[in-house]
Amino acid sequence: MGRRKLQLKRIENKSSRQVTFSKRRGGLIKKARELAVLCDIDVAVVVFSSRGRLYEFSSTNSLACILDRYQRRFDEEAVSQNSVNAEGSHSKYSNRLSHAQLLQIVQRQLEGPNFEQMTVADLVQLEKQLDATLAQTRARKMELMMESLKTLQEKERMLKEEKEHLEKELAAAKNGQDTTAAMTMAMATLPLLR
Amino acid sequence: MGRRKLQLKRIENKSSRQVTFSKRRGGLIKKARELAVLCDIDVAVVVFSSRGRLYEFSSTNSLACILDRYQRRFDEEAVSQNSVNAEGSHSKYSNRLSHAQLLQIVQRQLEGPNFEQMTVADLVQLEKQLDATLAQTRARKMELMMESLKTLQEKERMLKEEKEHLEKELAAAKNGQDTTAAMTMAMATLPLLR
DNA sequence: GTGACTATTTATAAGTA
DNA sequence: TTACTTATAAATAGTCA
Repeated sequence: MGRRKLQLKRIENKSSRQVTFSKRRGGLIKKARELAVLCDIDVAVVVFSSRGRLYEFSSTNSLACILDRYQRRFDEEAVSQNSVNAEGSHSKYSNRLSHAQLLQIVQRQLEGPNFEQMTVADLVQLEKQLDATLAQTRARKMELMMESLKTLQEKERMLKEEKEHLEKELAAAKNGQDTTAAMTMAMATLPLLR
Repeated sequence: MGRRKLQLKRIENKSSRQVTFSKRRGGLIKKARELAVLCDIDVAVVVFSSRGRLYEFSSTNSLACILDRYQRRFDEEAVSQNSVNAEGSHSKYSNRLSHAQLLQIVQRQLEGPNFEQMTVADLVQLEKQLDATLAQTRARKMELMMESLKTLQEKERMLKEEKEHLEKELAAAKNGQDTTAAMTMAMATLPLLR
């Protein structure tokens, strides 16, 4: 949909790829929002730009928490597969080494020319750093998931309240219907209605 | 884009909401794929239907793996959170060393008389074991929390359904009340009742 | 890296089978 | 349900500022 039809393949021109990225990213997120609203469901979209920037949309808070983990690069898989090479300095945890980075360092030391100089103390140091980093990661993960759980529990509580209220209203309304039935019978006995 | 313009709000008619969901879900995922290909980037889309079903698109394998965890049932072998540390020969991971055990070994090696004999390779081996153990623990924790989230989402879904049902019933009952009112008026006009 | 401006292509709401 | 069809609304490619 544009002045001409596009082939479904990487746009080679860099600047028009950038423009298309910006436009379509907006379009995608708009559509995600519409889908969520129109159909009353939960939708999440995650977009990584080529320079590692993250754009996301999420129709619910709990999903937002879950998806935030992608950005924070806390997921082990994401860390080992994507961000070791990237600089990832936009994270407030950038001063810590990632798990994967530590492993890489160990690996390099093993294969390097001077691995004989690597002392046990050095490695223990690495080990400790690794441990601290992982503890941090686990703690943050925990925090995020606890947040999610809280949100969901709150939702559940409110829905239950709503349900109770509706049930009361319904009971009251049903009484009204009984009256109707009684009246119908009463009227049937009236000669004028025959 | 259709025969007429839609308001951006929940579609009340259930069947057309369902149809719209199906169509727009497809459209959203198609657009996500196009964006990923045209701009050569990573995109992920997650959609929860109102009945808790999950639809997802991911341009990369790693994200797909992460998202798959939401959907997957974890009713395989139940590995308790503690079994890694426990002597536990009942776990299939019992041959792995615990994190604490590994640290202890490293510590002992450091303080021991023959720590000079501890090679880098040995430590890397320990490092790897440690890594595997921690990964296992994290994965299991994740599984358990995801299960909780899933359960809560399911609960939410069912409560929503119940609520809708109650609302319908209530509406019907209210109609009944209108009938009552009409009858009351009708009876008031009958001479015999005076 | 945006913000308009259109000519076109796409997506899709209703309708139909 | 599920699948087509079609009239219309939306998105957007190319372009300039």
